[in-house]
Amino acid sequence: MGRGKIEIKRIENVNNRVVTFSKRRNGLVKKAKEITVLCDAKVALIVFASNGKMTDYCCPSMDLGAMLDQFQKLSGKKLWDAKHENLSNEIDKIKKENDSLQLELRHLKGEDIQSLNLKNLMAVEHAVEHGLDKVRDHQEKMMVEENRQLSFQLQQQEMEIASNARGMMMRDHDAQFGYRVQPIQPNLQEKIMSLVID
Amino acid sequence: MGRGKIEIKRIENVNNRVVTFSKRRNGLVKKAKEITVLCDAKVALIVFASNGKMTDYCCPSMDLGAMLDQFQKLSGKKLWDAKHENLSNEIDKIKKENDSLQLELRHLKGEDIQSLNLKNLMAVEHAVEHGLDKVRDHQEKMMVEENRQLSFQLQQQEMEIASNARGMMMRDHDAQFGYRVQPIQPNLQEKIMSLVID
DNA sequence: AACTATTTATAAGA
DNA sequence: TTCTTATAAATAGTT
Repeated sequence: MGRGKIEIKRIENVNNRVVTFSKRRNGLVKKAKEITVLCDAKVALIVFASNGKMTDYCCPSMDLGAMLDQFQKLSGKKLWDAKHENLSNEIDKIKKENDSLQLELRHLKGEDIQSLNLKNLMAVEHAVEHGLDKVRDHQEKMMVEENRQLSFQLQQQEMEIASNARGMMMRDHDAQFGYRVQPIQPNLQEKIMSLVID
Repeated sequence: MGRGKIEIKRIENVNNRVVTFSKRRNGLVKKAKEITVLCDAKVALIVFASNGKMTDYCCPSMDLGAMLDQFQKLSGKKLWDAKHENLSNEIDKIKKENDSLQLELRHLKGEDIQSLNLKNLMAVEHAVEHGLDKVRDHQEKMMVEENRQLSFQLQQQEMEIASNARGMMMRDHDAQFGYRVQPIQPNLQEKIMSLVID
């Protein structure tokens, strides 16, 4: 369809090829638009030139994503489902891991232990006993440390109070300014209370 | 391009529309193939008729998946990346859940407890103590039940042996057949052993 | 599904 | 690239 008939085979002359590409690509897109309008069709078209430049057309009534979903459904070919599958498999794997962790956790808390046999039950007991020992051990260390801190702070306070008292005796006029001891750790009382309550 | 010129607007006559669709769809695919060959172009084309029937063409030099990857790169539009993101987010979420389960589990086993404060540590202790109680409780019940079973089976065996002994005395010729007591529970010994070992 | 009068697309040239 | 134009190709309406 032009001044001369051409064979449908690669155009060797680069210039001709590029020009022909440009003309025909426009024609192709035009035809795609026309059939969309004339016949209520849905068309998606992607064209890459040999230099990599892209042109695309998608009918206005359906977006490319939806068209490709439909394409996969009807053709059975997988475009991105394969990639999805990998992720889905990973999710399944992790979920299973999760479930088994939850079960183990429940066992350690003494729940759902009907399903355990005697041997497993004993293993759980040992695990829990061992854990408890370690927790108590650690707790004790923390208590000791806490006590050490408290004693230190108490001593500090006593020393301050004593020195203030001495000051007051020596310079009585200081008393008219609201002179107060500033605790080093303001929440000390709270901490002690929580120890008592817990 | 035909007997008469037509406006580019929806063809109202259904028959005409369907026929025109068929002709133009063929033309479109033909043109797509031609530009592919003539100009070294990459073309992907998907057409849905209004009745839902699909036709597609993809150049032989690149598969549709690759073309769409390229499309996403060049256009910046996301086709399946959005779905990917959802799945990836879910994976992240589950992994975090997993991590926190693992940590809780380690805490119950008395591991990694340096990071716990006193209050949390006590909570862990209570949880573990409670769990241990429950495990021991359940264990005891199982033991009792096991014992009940064992006693019963023992009694049964004794009775059988006694009755065999009586039979042998009464009918001496029975002894020439390898007459043996068949234990009701063949792994009884094993169970007892495992109790002793554990 | 063919036919064919016309319209449309486009190859080559400028 | 764009315009021109002769010609090939596509196709609308008909059979």
